[in-house]
Amino acid sequence: MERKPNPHDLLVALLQTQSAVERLSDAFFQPFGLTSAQFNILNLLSVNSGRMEQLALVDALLVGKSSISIVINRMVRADLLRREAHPRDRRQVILVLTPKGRGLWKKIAPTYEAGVQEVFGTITPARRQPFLLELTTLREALNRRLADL
Amino acid sequence: MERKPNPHDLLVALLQTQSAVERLSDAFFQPFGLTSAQFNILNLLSVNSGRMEQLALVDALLVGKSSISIVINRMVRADLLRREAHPRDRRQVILVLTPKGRGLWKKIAPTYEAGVQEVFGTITPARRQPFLLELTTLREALNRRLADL
DNA sequence: GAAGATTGACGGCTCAATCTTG
DNA sequence: CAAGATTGAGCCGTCAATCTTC
Repeated sequence: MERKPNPHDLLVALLQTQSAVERLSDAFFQPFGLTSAQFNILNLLSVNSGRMEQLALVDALLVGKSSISIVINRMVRADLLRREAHPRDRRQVILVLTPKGRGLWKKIAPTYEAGVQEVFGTITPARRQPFLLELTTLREALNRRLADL
Repeated sequence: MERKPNPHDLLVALLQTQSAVERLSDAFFQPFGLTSAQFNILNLLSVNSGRMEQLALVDALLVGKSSISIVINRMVRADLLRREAHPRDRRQVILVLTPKGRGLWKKIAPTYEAGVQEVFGTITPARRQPFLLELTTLREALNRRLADL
């Protein structure tokens, strides 16, 4: 006998799923000395030919300017990234992948992609579009509510 | 012309939705001087007649023992909770809601529930069961993968 | 003044180490 | 030795304040 799920059940399930994503990500990247935040930056830079404005990163990652700064400090210290001056606007910063950073990404990326396929491939192709739609619907409702708060 | 969503798209959508949940939660609780972690504890205690073993909280919140300790320190300092000795096992701690904690919960809970209904009510009743199922499927795949890592 | 970046303060999470109790 | 709780260190996120540059 299953109870009909109410809105609150959806919230709990969403939180628990996200918690599992974080746990797995952290455990996966840890042997490489990376965190998921750091890998996301490595990943974005790699698909952009290893060169990006820091501002573009902030937009893509939906994260505050402050967070990026500190994470990048650590990645620079680990010789994965390099900061360069912007040619036209001296306020901005260009981020450049170092050889070590690119090498690390090349080593991780295939396994990472395989893992994403394996886990999120459990949603059958027919259900992906509706599932995506529901997540988008929720996100819009959340942002709407956030706006008039 | 819409591209068929691949597994990676689902991951991105899930992360963005969770990010929106956190943003809204933080903004909602902030005027009450609470964080969402603190409200979740307040909430669990309230539905358990204001009295719980700390161990039960750790299990329910899927969080490490360390995290709870510090959050509870702050809530005790804010006079929302009280630590009591366990009658049978002196290693354990019992958490008890103070009058101030119960009062705060009574003030917040109705608005909170209304917000959850409004946001997660955007998923139509017919879609809730499948949506929940997909989240559960993902969570199991994530935990399976985490286990053999 | 506004925009981009950085730093500091604070909350929350993890893990490892420690302490007390069973 | 194992279990429950706590603390400390490290990472990430927020916001507010500051600095440089537009």
